[in-house]
Amino acid sequence: MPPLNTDSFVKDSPDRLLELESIDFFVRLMGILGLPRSVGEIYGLLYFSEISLTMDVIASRLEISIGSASQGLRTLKSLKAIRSTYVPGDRRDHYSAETEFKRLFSSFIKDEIMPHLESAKDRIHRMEKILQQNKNNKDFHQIRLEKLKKLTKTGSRLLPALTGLLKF
Amino acid sequence: MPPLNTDSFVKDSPDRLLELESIDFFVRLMGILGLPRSVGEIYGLLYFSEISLTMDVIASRLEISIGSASQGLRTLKSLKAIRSTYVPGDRRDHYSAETEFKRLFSSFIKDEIMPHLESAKDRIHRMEKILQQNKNNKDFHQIRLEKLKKLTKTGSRLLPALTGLLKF
DNA sequence: TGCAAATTTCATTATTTTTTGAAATGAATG
DNA sequence: CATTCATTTCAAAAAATAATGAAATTTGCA
Repeated sequence: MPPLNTDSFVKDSPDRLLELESIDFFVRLMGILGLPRSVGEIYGLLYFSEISLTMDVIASRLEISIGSASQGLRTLKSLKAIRSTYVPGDRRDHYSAETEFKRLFSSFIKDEIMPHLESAKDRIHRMEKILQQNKNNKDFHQIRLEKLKKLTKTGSRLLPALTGLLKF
Repeated sequence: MPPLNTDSFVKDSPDRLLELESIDFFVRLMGILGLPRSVGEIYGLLYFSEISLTMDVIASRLEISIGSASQGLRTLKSLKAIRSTYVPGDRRDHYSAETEFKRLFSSFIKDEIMPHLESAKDRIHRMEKILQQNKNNKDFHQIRLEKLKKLTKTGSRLLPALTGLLKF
């Protein structure tokens, strides 16, 4: 006998169509953020699911491996894009989507972008040193370096502030 | 006899070190934007070059193929991140970096992000239709869809406005 | 504690993306 | 207008990234 889904689920039902659109939506959104398809699939599924879902249900509903599911859930947890909720009498973790996108974006900026800006600062320090030690110091280089500095500074201020503008 | 570079270029000279840092800087920046390494390399090279460079010089200086160079230059042109300048007596194109990052970012948002937001709008229309036609219309779905709508709307307003905040 | 279910890890495989380079095309010069 | 130099195109190769699945680990329960 084939395994049964815990909840009845009709192929091509309106609910299923909405779910598919949701998955597709977030696959593309996560794609823009450079995150793998599986991450978008999982989030899209959870976002339109009224009940929280376990990893095995997620994997089988999306037809992805449990390895992918595990990795994707980890990524989403680290972005604070999902939450695991306790369900009495079931020892599996139950996941649901954190629907405050604000949190997702701010984690993304903090985890994925800011580290780059930090290392950019180091690089600029190195470049300034090279330029100072160089006898035939070119104005051209000074000006370019100054622009890079301004770019990273603006980025470091603007990006974290950005999430404050989001109200959802 | 090996081919000579048109300009003398000392390995490990301060200028070369700065150039390498610039290339590395932009490889990473373009990486964040999802653009290939070669695009970052080319822009980084041009950004710290006092003179404009031809495609063949770019390819040989970066040790990339002319195919890559051609593709990368095309991408950078479409982002308005570089400019080609006329040099009398030379039939090759000469490229230099557009140093107004503002322009690069606004082209990027226009070309790479906004189309996604457009298609997201279509998707949301589809989802609204499904929801309307569905008899046992769930509040839960309404609420989720409303949030998606707000997200795309905020994105469509915020992202183009963003470039206005950049002053470099 | 010992067992079984749930989850994670990670080497391997599959997929996607990028680069290469040679052929085709385009453009300027004599 | 033919030739040569410059650039683009694109099929194939290489590299990077993501997914798989089985073994290892962890976890909760009896």
